[in-house]
Amino acid sequence: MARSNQASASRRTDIISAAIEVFAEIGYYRATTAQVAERAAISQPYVYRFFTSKELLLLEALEVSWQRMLQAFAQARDSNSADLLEHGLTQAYIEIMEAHRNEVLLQMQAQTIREQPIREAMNQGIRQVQQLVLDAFRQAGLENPEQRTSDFLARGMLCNVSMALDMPDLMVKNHG
Amino acid sequence: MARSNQASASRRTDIISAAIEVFAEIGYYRATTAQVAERAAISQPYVYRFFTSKELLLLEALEVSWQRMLQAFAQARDSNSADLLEHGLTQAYIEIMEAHRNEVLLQMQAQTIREQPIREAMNQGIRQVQQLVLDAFRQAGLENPEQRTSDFLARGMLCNVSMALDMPDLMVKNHG
DNA sequence: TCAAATAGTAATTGGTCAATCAATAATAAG
DNA sequence: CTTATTATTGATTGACCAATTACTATTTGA
Repeated sequence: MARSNQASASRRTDIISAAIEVFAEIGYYRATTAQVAERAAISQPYVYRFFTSKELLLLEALEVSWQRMLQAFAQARDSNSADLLEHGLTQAYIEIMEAHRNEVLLQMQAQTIREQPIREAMNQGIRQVQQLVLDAFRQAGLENPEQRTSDFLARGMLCNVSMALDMPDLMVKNHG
Repeated sequence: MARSNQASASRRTDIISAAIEVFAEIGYYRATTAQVAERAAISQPYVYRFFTSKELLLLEALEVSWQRMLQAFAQARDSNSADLLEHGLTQAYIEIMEAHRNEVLLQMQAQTIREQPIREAMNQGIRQVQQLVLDAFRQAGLENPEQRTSDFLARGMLCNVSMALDMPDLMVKNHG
């Protein structure tokens, strides 16, 4: 099959999707490229046609997860009135945690990886989310938007832990 | 040196301390028992005289970290009046993050490890902290202690991320 | 129809690691 | 001293892994 484009791009995303699952379930360092390949239904060496190293594969997986989150928050921001904004953003995060749990688990893992490129990717992702939420709160005219942003992020982090450890009791029922 | 006791126990804690550092800095799965041994200034096989597996070593390292945290919170609870309780607990956590950053980083890593024994250790540790804080808030007569406990834990989680990624801006300056 | 290009795999390599075992050093008790 | 006991290490093993190389199959455009 010469003149790929479509097929090749699909393979690429197949591998990234497989990597997100395998890395999240097994742990990045423990997971092998052979396991990623198996999940993507290709051979292990073929992974290296698309990604020059395991770390670069992780970086692209993280990029996918951050883009999805940013896009979800942007949509929640654009489709909610000021008084429903905070609830809309929270709902958007809940939906991501349900539909893309593995991406959240991957981000949690990456939080403790000390390699510079990973840290930079995580830094940028979080900073973009923080900025988007802060801008949204400001434009909605909410009081103390910095504090609200910090609280929103904090609740998100506890939500992550609650999900990862399967401890729903960590989150309080209703939050006004 | 027959009739050890003291020496042997010291070796044991030496290894655990080394493991906390190495696991936190390098990552549990990537870190090798040889690196732990080197940090503890012993040979790699000797680690296995005290811990039958790498996982058991991690479990004991986690136990140390949770006990330290629980003890710090208990002390803050017992040595603060009701109106200073929340501030005292926060201060206790800040001091742990400064003096025992590696233990926090280790706990963060363990949050995403799917192995049953690790999950159980993490579950128990968090639940104990949650219970201690909740009881303290209740006994201090604070309003809505469940909500306050959840908020306290949430702020702690964001604090962890802020530290791990070296992003102090994630935390808001003053929190009343 | 056939050659260039692309898609894909098998086989291999150099290296690493957790765990075991056999041996040696150090020490204490009698 | 010397012998039992404990402390500690050297050497090894079998499995595994990221990455490379060499190879095969398929497609396509002229």
